[in-house]
Amino acid sequence: MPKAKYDEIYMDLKQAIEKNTYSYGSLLPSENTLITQYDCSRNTIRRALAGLGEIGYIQSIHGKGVRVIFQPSERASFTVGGIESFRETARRNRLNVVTKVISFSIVTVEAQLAEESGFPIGSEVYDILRVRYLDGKPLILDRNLFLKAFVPGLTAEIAERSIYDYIEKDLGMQIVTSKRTITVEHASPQDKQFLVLGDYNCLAVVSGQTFNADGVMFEYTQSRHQPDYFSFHDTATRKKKEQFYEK
Amino acid sequence: MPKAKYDEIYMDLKQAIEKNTYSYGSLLPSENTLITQYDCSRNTIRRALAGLGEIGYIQSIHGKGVRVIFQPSERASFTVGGIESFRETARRNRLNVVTKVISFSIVTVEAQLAEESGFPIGSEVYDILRVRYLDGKPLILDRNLFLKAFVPGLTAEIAERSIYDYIEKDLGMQIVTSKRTITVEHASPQDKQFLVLGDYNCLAVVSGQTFNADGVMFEYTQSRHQPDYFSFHDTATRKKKEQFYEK
DNA sequence: ATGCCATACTTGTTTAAACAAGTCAAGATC
DNA sequence: GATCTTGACTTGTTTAAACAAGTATGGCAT
Repeated sequence: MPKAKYDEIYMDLKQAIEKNTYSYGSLLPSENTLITQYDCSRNTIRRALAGLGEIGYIQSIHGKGVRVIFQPSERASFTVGGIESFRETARRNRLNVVTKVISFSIVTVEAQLAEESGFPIGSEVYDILRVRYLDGKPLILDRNLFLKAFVPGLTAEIAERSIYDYIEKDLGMQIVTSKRTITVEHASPQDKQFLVLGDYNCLAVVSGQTFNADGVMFEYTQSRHQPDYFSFHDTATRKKKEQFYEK
Repeated sequence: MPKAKYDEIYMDLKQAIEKNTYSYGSLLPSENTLITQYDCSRNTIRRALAGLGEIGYIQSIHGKGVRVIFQPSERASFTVGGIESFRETARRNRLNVVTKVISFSIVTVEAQLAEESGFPIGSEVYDILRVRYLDGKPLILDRNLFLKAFVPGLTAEIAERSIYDYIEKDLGMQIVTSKRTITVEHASPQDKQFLVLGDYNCLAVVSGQTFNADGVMFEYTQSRHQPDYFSFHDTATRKKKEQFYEK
């Protein structure tokens, strides 16, 4: 799968860290050692290491070495982090998953929706409402808006399976960047109608935009999660500070 | 503040994008153009661009150019994203902030706490419980555990101001990496005692570990947020997929 | 023993060059 | 007109080299 050399090294080191070959708190072999080990240039090693730093596996210490800061987590299993589809997450956790389409329509984006979604006014979009069941329990209420021009031929049947499979495999479009916002909101009547919330009166809401390989935003999604099955992970470095716009 | 050349270019381009000099959907000048513009090598430009990609400002398209995908957000104001202290966030939003220390003690980490926090068993830690007020409203209940050996001389008085200021300015320790998990939990009796939750019966919980420049985890924090004032932002690229351990 | 310092490590930054590979439009060919 | 080719762009990957700067460890002088 990985074709770039730095990606192979990245994957290899990542596995080694996960398998505890390089354990938490210890230092990786020095860059020079890795250069001879992988027979490559220093830049290539450093690129692989940069990737591991981004996902919170390592942290380099100037003049000293590169420390492993990855700890295998026991809970951290069900996650909406990364760009991972619901199906992928479910499969990873060996869960039975069913998706039911509540409504499927085509709408034209007006001012308010444009503000909320980031789509330009007047765009034609598919508007899809779905409920996701895990092991029979309705846990997630999804509203997806897809730019019609970019996802032609989308049907309710496809939406019952995996829209992402359709987009990536059938349409050959690649998903690259995804921006998300997490909030906690009161449960709406619609939430209560379609989800089993138990005694929660609120839920976790993940709103996000998805961009394809051309840098075009073609999807806006709002996922409303039953709290028990929601967990989101993130790793930040000082670098990322102030990544959001200050008015 | 930025000393590295790639960081200057990064900051400069970032500002230009925020100021709409390069607008959403358009292409940046090509790498070669930027090279002459900034009088530097291609590597340096690419490093700056990589940084902008990480924070979701741009997305490069092979053979074509680099597209701007940053959209100024109107809401996205109060945020716990990035490594940003509560005070920084409050200042950014021009809010009045007060912190009240509920309890301040020193404990030895036993098995269960070790599991939860990631501290080794037997460590001595400060255990601090605080309530954060925004404009007079008690909105966040914070529990901080600090490795005593790394934050010597911490007092309740310091905790009422800013612990991070103390750590960074007085102790000269630099905070580098931070890992967080977001969940939604039922409000505990303690939550109800110290926070004003209105008719919410649950809250947003951010649990996180913080690492210093030596790659040592010296803090574990759990922040329990009143839902109205909680919003978390994230940008993911396909690269980051599977960043979490699969058992 | 204590402190200083040279030195041999480590990672951090920057430049330069070469080639691969994707995109696009103009021009040649059918 | 439709299609193919070419060439001039673009970004993607990799190597090489040099110097800066932080860390640790030894030995030397005090």
